[in-house]
Amino acid sequence: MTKRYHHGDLPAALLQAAEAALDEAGLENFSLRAVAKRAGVSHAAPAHHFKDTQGLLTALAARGYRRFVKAQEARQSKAGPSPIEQAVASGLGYIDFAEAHPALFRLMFSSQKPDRSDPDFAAAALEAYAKLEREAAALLPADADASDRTTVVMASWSVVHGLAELIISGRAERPLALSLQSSQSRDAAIRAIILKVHGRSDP
Amino acid sequence: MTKRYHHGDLPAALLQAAEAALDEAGLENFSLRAVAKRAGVSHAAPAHHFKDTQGLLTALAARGYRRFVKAQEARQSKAGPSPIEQAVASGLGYIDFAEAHPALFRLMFSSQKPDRSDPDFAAAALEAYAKLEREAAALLPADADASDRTTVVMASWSVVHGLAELIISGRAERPLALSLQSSQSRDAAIRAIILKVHGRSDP
DNA sequence: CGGAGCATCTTTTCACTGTCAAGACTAAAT
DNA sequence: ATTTAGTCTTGACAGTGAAAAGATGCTCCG
Repeated sequence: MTKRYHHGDLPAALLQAAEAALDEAGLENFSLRAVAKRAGVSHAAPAHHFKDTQGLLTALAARGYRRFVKAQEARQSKAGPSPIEQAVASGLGYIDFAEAHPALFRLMFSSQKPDRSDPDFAAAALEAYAKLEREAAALLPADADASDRTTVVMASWSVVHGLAELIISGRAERPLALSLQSSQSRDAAIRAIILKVHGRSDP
Repeated sequence: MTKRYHHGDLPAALLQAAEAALDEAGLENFSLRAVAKRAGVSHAAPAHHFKDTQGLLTALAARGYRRFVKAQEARQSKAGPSPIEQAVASGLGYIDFAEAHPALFRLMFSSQKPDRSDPDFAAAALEAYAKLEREAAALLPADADASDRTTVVMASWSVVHGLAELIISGRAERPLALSLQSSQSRDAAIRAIILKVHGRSDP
């Protein structure tokens, strides 16, 4: 990979650099110029591939949603086939992703920076939501009415999302002390919290 | 209120201006210079009262936590005395606050900007958490073991917090359409979601 | 084979940001 | 009344994102 004037695949390199910068510096210290420098390119180069900072972050978030879904699927493939086990596994994957990439997670869910009307972003986000909705619906009888369905969807989503936010902001550390636990007891603690919302106890 | 060299109570004016700026521009577009201008003061004036931007935002967040608790109490005073009714009312107040001041809410919970080791901030945040913990504990028999207690605390907190985040980021709009509902049916929808986590159905 | 055209990248510039240092002003204390 | 301390302003600096204009090299058409 010699150093030529034309980079070769700058968009990909920028996305990679941006994600690394996000991981290291956090969303609130994100700098387009730092990303360009990291990719070994001038500070105005990104504009030709992603119109502006928002464009780059939007692309990054869309990419994030796809990996986010994969993190959930990774957990689900190791879990039992029942709807409740699948829902718990999905939640664990949700939280795995948030912990592994907190800044990216915040970019995807808590930030105003990405352009949500971007087709790629919207499609990726919608797919993640549709998956969640399917899994929640599977917990109910097929003839459940729409309002019950909505309640279950939002309750499932809210616990998992809220727990993810509380964990990555460090607020769950005092009560749960997740960082001190083995991954098994960590999973068990999260599992118990998720199960609460489905009116079930432990196993 | 004549225009003199010494402002009189600049710290208070800055906090007020900062909150207004936060409401209008959002956390991600927050500018210290804009706040100074809004307060009718030079751009370096804030530094004498709040060391830097972080200092101002930390003070603002601490103040936010106190108003946050009041928003919860306002709901609770109108609710029945049972632990479950109090918990639901507390959650409704939590979400009221988030909807009324989304940027401040994000500053308090999802931002790295405030200095959490600041005594004032830490005290205000801890008080809000202690309140939540008390309310969750009241839902359990007095002899419940510690791990059950933790699970209930985190489950209650997570649903409410997650729902608040999803609402202010606009993600709950498609499923819930809160903005189209009357405040009564809105409250009922939120109530149903919160009750889910306590294994209870409607009233 | 050789330009012409074009996408890619760089350089320069601008307005804006937060922070720091130095100075101007005022109030309170001696 | 004069010092002293606190409050605010001014001016400077390095950093930011964006826009415009220039340099470079790839590609394709003759």
